[in-house]
Amino acid sequence: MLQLNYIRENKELVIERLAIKNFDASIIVDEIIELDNLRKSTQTVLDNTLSEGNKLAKEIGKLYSTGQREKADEIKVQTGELKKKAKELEQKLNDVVANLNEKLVELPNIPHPSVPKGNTDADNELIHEEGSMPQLHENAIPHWELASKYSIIDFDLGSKVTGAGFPFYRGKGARLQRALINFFLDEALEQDYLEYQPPLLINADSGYGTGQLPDKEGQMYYAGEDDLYLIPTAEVPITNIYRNVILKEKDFPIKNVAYSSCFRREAGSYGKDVRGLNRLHQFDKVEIVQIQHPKKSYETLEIMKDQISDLLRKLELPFRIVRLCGGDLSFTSALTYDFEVYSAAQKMWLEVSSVSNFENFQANRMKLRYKDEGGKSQLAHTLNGSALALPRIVAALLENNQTEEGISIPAALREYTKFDMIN
RNA sequence: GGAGAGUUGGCAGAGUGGUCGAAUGCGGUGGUCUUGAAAACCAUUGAUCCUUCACGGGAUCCAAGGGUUCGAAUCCCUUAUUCUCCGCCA
Repeated sequence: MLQLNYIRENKELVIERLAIKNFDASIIVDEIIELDNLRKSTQTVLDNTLSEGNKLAKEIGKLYSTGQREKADEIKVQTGELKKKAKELEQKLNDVVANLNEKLVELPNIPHPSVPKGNTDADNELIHEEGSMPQLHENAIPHWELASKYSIIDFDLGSKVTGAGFPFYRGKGARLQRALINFFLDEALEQDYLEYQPPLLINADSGYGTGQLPDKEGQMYYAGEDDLYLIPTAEVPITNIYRNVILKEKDFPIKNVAYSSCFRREAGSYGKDVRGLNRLHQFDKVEIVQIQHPKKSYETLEIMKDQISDLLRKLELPFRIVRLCGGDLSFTSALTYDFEVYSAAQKMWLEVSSVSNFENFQANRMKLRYKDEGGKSQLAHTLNGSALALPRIVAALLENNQTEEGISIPAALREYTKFDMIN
């Protein structure tokens, strides 16, 4: 969330910038500042009341130890009243703080100056495109047909056992998954990331820390009996490692990578673009997360962008990079690059990765800080990106590499798959 | 799942109702000494919030939340979590 002081000092700017995200903050910002004023004044009165009570309590202690019982009892009457008053003030303060917090978590992150205006993905800014479009043979078919032709992914079986969007991968399909995961992890290790295997369920505090709660509550699977959420991305557990942590400047950059299954309810997204692997409830992803010094986070974002580009290059997939417009930018992000791979049989671009700088938005929620040179606590910056998400990569690989003889595996992957063709 | 014992500052660890934000050790930082380093010695060393131009003053925090009390790290309740034993189990 945004820092209170920042909102106070840059009220007009906040309103103006959030408008790029199509968020009208004009009313809520005033409410927030007003609540904060109330919070301050209430705390001042409460502190003074408690201070007085503390003084009297000490006096009573002294009087008891010197045997002046009666005098002590007189003072007790006063402390009783102070106590009552303090309790009321405390209640009020709690209410105000809760109210304030409720409003604060509703404010999205402020977009970076480079973020273009716009409402939908049509307004995203194309910043890079590379790779040659595959020329498919006449009988080329989309990946869901290839999947059943070669018996490598079974969507119907998934529906039987679980439900739509939970496919089985089988034979070379399963081995291709495993190969991609290992390939992505190894590539990240080459770049000095530390590998983690995170829990797949998280508590509500973690959900708030990275911003899935309360914004995306309905998009996560929820295990009610234990009050836990299935992770929509490894970003959540991996970033929350640093919740309530104070780092040292020399700790930067922190570079973590994790493979995990991801679970998304995708409530409300029906109709087109959900066939086959295009949109699943459970999918696999390798995620890279960095914690960085505020001054270096945008430099780091570019590096992460290059790393992801390199993966797609090695997989020989034609791809393009877009800078998300305000309307397409997520609640928590300040700047996001989306990577899209061309899926030749579907004749469309599929999003395979998002890499984002959250600046201190998540860090503020998580209280993720570092000590600066002057010994003061400052909020760190968090970044993450998919490197990469499997299903659409698999879709593109199957479609783009199909031949009359079968589907050929790109050279970089063969040492992982240990086969060259799916046939 | 059952029984018992824990949870204190970066770490280890004392503290069982007032003088405790908390002994001591280690670690960190600064300094003395040294050609330099180590050792030794000296000093310093938590977070958040309110208030103040500033110096400073104040409040809160001993797993989390609630309670008892004039006063709680210390007593009571709830929850989380760790360890040991038993049970179950991949």
